[in-house]
Amino acid sequence: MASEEYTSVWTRPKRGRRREQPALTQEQIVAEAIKLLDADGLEALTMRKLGAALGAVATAVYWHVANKDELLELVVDEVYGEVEVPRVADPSEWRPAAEAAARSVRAMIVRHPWLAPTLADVGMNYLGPNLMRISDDLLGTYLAAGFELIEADRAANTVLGYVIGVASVEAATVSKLKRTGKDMAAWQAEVWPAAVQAAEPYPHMRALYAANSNTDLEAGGEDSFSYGLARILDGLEARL
Amino acid sequence: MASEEYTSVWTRPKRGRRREQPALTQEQIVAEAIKLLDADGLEALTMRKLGAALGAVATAVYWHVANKDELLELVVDEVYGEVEVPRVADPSEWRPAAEAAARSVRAMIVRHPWLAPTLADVGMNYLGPNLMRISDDLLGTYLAAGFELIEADRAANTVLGYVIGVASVEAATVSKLKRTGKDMAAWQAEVWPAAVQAAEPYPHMRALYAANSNTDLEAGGEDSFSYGLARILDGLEARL
DNA sequence: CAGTTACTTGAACAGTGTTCAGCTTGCCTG
DNA sequence: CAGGCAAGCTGAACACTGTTCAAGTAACTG
Repeated sequence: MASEEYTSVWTRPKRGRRREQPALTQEQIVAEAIKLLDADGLEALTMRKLGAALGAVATAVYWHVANKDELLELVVDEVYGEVEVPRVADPSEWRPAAEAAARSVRAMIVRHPWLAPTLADVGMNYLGPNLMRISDDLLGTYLAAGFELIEADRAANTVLGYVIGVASVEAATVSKLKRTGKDMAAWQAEVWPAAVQAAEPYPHMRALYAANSNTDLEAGGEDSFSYGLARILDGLEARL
Repeated sequence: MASEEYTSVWTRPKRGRRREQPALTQEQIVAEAIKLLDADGLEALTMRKLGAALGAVATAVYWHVANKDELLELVVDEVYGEVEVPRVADPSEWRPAAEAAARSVRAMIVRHPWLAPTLADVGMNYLGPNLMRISDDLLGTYLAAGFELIEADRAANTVLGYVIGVASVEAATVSKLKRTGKDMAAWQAEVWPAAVQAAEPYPHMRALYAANSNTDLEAGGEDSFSYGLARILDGLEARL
């Protein structure tokens, strides 16, 4: 049939407010959803729990939000809002700015580890205002560095891709720890024997595990992230 | 209480086979699950549907697999098996080998777009044999390039992180297309107006969209991936 | 032949997202 | 000021989910 008009949360006109202060607002719902997600993870976000946390009933939420998917759209864009991309005044500052932006994205994902699977579900298809702003600022960073438009976009996406990939893997571990209530060291101690055993048939992995046997996974992750980010920025810088 | 023994699918001893050919086997279940996932996506994989597809009943699956999470562990490692990492005979060959491996991972993720959210859920915590083999081979590639152990690991993770990040975002789009049944061009045409409108307040994004208005998103993704991969390998190569 | 045990089934349970008819309650119009 | 309308909320209901468990079936072992 005739294809329906494409309309998303972002393009849809706001609901007219009749009451002075409706018991529930979309912002309030989004905020509470994030609180629940941060506290107990993705599968703990239930329409009923969300309603209850708001002092209402599950179905009340449906007045302000079409469905759970749309709620997640709003939630995702909301946490994008936490990302800070420094303005670059002088072209020479582009690299620290790019690095700071990358770290900001990584920190945001690790802070909200439920974001990783959601993001992978949804990609960059949301067009929310905060995502747009970040994209614009990032693009601006690489433009300021001296890349022309198309290449600046690719450069930005290279770094962003890296950050999302690495942070997603980290976030998965963070989620698991939160679920089980253990800290990194305890979990590492617990899994280590199984890991060593699994690595046994593979010489390089065996060597790696042997070398890493008493290092702190958390610090290692930090160093590893920094290393990769530095190499990527090296590779980009060489093009200037 | 005393912490339970850590045991995963991989370390658990295999079930002894009594019957000659039990109606269901774990391999069969995993294979069918992948078929369902590829056909209809992550949320279409239901224990009941899976059972039915195997000519049995949902609960029969539970004899061969502890629960759905464990099934997903097996499924994930199974598709890891599709990744090919070329052996590098001569150190000079490391770069094409690394590139081919990266492309193989990307292709695998795009082929199984449901993997992206699952992976983000689960990170690298699975220790399945295929993941181990890939990790070992990748590590071998960078060792052959001349990196020493720790740096080789970081180099491998840098590239892998990038590939996972970029491919996850791509996979999200692929999933969406599969769900809606449209092809890339149709969807692009449909969303374009909304995208342009969303970009309106952001000068760089506006420029980018204007420049990209009649390019093929699919080819663009390919080029963008190649660009980023090349830059990352540049950055790594400079360290040798 | 009997008994054990690998496997399969069906019923049941608690919980999920979502729909919908109906109830309040405040605002706007006449 | 009265009446109506619609924004906003509720409760019941539906179809579906993952998972448990007692009960069954059938093959191998002694």
